[in-house]
Amino acid sequence: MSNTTDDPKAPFVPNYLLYLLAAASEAASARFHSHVRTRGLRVPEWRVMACLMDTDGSMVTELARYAMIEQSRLTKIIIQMDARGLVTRRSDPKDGRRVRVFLTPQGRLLADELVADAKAHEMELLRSFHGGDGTEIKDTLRALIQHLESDQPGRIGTTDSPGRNPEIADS
Amino acid sequence: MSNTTDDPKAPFVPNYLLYLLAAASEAASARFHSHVRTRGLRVPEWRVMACLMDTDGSMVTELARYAMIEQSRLTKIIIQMDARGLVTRRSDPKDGRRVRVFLTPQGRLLADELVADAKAHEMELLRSFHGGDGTEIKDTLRALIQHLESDQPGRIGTTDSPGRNPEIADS
DNA sequence: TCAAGAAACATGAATTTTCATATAATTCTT
DNA sequence: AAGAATTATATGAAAATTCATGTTTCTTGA
Repeated sequence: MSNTTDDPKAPFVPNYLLYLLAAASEAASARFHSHVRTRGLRVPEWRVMACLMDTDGSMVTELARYAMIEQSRLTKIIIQMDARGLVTRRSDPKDGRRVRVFLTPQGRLLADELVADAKAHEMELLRSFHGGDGTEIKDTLRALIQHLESDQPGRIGTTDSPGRNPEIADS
Repeated sequence: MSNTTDDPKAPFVPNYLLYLLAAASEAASARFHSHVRTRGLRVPEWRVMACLMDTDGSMVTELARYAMIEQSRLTKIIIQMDARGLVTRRSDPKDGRRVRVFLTPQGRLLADELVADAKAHEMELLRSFHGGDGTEIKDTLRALIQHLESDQPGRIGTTDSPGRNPEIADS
């Protein structure tokens, strides 16, 4: 099952964890993402709106982390969304460097709809897939993310000491 | 845990399955992807090479599916990789429409290295995260992908019948 | 076997994304 | 309090991606 076996016949990609994660994300998202485009948004824009539903008025950098979008890209996306009347930007009175981003009433209307659709889609997905509420897989993914974001050190591909003795990090 | 609860206080994004999948994929891949760039490849190029290690000589369309890259984009990537001497393109003698893509010796050298690195990274990841070989999470992801790719019908956001009785698909 | 249709790639223009860096505002240091 | 360092965002040019469509090569059916 794992790629650790050195069976030279076995294909690599279909059992590679990073592939499985990417493919699962893609496959699970495809349908909803096309729904999002139907409603006139691109996926990153939808992500911004969903994040703002949670943290309206957050600054660009925060939003970038939350929505997993690189900062300068996010700036450009936000400018477009501002022009379309979906969000507003106001510089923070306490710290003039910061730009705080808010949903407009119109933006919130659309976001409300899409979040409802997202929840419905998620429920349908979990029901049709596993019958449960996804607690298990969600817990697993959350744990994986947390473990990875508390970044453990270590280089890759330094073939210097194949059998080296790595320091145990946390966990 | 699930987003099905309508607690208006609870944030949406951090418990949303599609977010968790995307974030897990990102977080798990970040380190290795930056290693890939270190070796002079962009991520899609690495994906192409990894796929070719499994299915050398596959046609563009096959490769596009396997590597999860849209066809016209893949064509352009392959042309660049050809120019760099990483792959070769030969039109299929049996069917002149098809272009078959092969790793060059040089390409294979790099791919061998990176696949080894990928396997090492994967092992390290699974070991440090869960202690096991990832059979469980991999099985889950595979099942999810398979379930999703056997595309079940159904629209999203048609708020016409909130409590409708959906046909049970397979599973 | 010929025309219509389909399949496999390629291409071009518009748009996005990336990367490095500029600009502006705040905080820290001494 | 002045200058240095840091933080937050914006910007511009190069590169990549998307989308629709073009071209070529097969396939099919009358």
